[in-house]
Amino acid sequence: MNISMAAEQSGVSAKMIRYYESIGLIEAADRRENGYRDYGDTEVAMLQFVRRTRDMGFSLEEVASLLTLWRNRRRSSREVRRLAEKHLANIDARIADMRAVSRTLKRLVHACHGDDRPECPILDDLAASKPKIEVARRTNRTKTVK
Amino acid sequence: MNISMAAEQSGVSAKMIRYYESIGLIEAADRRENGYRDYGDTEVAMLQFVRRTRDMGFSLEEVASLLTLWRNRRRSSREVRRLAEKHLANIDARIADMRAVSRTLKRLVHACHGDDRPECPILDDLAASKPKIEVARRTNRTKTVK
DNA sequence: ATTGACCTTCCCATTGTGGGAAGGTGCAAG
DNA sequence: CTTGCACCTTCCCACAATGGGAAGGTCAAT
Repeated sequence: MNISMAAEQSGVSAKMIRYYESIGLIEAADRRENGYRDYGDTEVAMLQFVRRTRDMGFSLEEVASLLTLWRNRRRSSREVRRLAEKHLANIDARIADMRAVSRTLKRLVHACHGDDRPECPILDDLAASKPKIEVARRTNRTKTVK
Repeated sequence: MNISMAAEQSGVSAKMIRYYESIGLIEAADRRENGYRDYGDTEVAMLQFVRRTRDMGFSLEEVASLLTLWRNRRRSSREVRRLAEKHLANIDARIADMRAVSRTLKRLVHACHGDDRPECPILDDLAASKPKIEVARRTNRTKTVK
């Protein structure tokens, strides 16, 4: 089947299929006489695997690892789980961060009149100079705080 | 003060300060005789505003709008709140998506032995070959995160 | 004068995706 | 056969936001 068909069936755009091929994430598709890429059910299944893995938020690099493991009959599930756990920890950390932001924003939105007046706790808070710690400037020599 | 000092005090890297200037997010800094950018407390305060707004996850475009509103004494808080609400809705939606992914991953990680054996529900789920006519899989995954 | 820490501009890379141009192919209708 | 349209191909550009680093100027202390 043609690439647009494979795209439709896998949920991966034709553009992305070509891109995945170009970066070596997936193997180069067979070509027909006319140079068109040709896909079969196996390839579509692989593309679906990629799409689902991407949907879970794995990076393309992680997708590559998972693809390799998927294809390897003698893999150890340990490695797969390790990858998934790492990603999970990452996601949970990001969720925590975003929830903190969400709480703050909710509070601010609540506190803001939202009318014609200019007073706005949201802007006040964003401007809020943090705890004024007097910065000791002994020299103009700046250590790059890394 | 020099750019690296302004960077240190605002929490925005020198690189980013120059970039923000180049895209017109902030006004071009005054220059000294030698061509060095020169910053005062006002500029640092503005940079801090930008950083905090970025920390809340607003895009640079949104930061630009908020900066304009911040500077405008005759703004209406309505517009600020509208922006914040829109961003908040966005964040909450993304949190919901990520929580769904998190739940799925937790379940899969749990179900996976994580030992030397190759059997792995994680990969099975990612592969989730379209309903094989015979075997009815009761895995009902939630999707999906885009 | 040398040294080292600054500063400047400019270009490149990242991640993952889409847009679009320029040109080849395949198939149906006129 | 020709026209037209829907495909396909490759190649380059753009995005958001940030960092890396080169090449070269400047300043201050030795």
